[in-house]
Amino acid sequence: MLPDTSLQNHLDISHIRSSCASCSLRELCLPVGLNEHEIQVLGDVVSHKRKIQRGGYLHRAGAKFQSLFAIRSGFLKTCVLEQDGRQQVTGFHMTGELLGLDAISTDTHTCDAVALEDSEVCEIPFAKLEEISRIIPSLMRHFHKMMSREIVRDHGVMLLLGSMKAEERLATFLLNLSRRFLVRGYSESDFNLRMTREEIGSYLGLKLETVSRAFSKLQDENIITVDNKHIRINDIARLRMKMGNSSCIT
Amino acid sequence: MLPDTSLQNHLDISHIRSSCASCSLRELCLPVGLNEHEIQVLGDVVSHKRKIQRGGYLHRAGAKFQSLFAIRSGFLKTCVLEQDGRQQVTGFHMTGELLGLDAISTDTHTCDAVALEDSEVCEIPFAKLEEISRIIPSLMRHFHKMMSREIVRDHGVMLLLGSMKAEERLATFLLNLSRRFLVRGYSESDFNLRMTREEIGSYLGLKLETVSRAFSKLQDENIITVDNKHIRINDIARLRMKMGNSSCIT
DNA sequence: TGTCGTGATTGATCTGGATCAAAACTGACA
DNA sequence: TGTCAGTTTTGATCCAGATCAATCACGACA
Repeated sequence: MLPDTSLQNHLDISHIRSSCASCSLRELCLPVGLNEHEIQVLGDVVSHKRKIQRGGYLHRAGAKFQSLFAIRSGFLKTCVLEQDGRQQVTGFHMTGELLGLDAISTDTHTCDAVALEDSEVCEIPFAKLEEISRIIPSLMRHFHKMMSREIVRDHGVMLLLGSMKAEERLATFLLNLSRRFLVRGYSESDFNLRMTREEIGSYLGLKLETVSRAFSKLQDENIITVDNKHIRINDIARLRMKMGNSSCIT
Repeated sequence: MLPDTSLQNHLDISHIRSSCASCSLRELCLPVGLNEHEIQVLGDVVSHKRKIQRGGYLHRAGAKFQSLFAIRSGFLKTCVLEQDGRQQVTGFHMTGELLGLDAISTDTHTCDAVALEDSEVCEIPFAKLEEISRIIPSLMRHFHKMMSREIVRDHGVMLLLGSMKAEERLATFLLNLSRRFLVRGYSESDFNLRMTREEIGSYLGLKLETVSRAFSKLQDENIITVDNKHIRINDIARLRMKMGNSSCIT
């Protein structure tokens, strides 16, 4: 199913007046290793904030690409929608991560990006980013590393989808989430999932019932405690064992 | 969404006329849209050629990253190997494609690259590439598009691994190869595979026996003719049907 | 407060692909 | 020319996960 034409409105941010010059740039992924002046330059580029309500679209597949989006807060999924209505989730994304890298290749977004909770993003006009990255080599270098990291991440998911069993996949998924929460200052062992079992299943190449059973199995073994969307990891070491000895999904 | 979507553009460098330093630059993926002088500059960077014998390694996971590699001729696979011996082929690569993008993120190669036939690559020192891409914006732009294309390609593989049945996966794989051969001036319907059934299986998330059976099934239906590694596509339309839902084909 | 719709769990059954096994084929090389 | 190791095909069986189905839990809202 192709997106309708009205979706362009979703990218129209002209009505938004940013109140913050740099959109809390320091919280973003980009300015790593930049000096004050460089952050100032970058801040002039990343001037537009945008809020997306839970369930709202940041962009849809087929939309013209103009900007990358840095997530300031919230939680989003990216997915492709197939003709029969099924969706394949290609990733879950949280604060500090960069969305839209896939769209650079054809100047068209190749997936939908949907907020799984109220979210806020900073818009980064890509042409401007390329422009100033010529002036600030460390920014260019960092941007290249971020694109490369996305490739490495995808290879990890390919390994997971191509060779892991259901329980291994779920363990890997939970540990990945756990680590990302930890890095952001949240508990690594106690968190709420923002996505449904079906979305997890889509991401992991499993049916929702299989995901549910895998949760129950891990709970029966006292490795985790599941209460609907709330997860507590009781024994992270044993959860790592479940994953097998792989370091994939970064 | 299928891997290698806009390869046509990617390789259309017929408009370029240049005698380049040593490496037949016009065969490469990089110089798209550059003028004479720019190609000269790029040629100075891409000066080092390297041959790899069948079975030899271009690089191994863990090796220090210094250069990208543009394939001049031959055929390679990239794969990630886990401690337990679990292996996943992450891609097959042919003339004009760029290897090593995954290594930028950590300055370390994250996968092995192995020649499946005698191959020749041009080494592109990454630091120099970044340097001159500051001077040649169209080169930078093109490089970004290539990285993005790799991400799109990987998402296509994730979709395949996450939601397709064995026969659909093989059909998708054959059609992808077919198109890439066509773009390079070879027959789209008559070609030799360079990889084993096991390697195909690893790439497609299947066991080698399943791959073999899927080949036999397609042959029984007169869609293809299989003679060991030699493949002839007799009915490309029906092969496309086998691929199922076509929303992932561009 | 009750109703409705969505999401989650659990049980029963089915099946596509994995696994195990054997035979045939290929190509490299002595 | 024969040998041998690696590759491919095919058959028989098994099982992890899909599918089908029932029930439960919970939040939104009239």
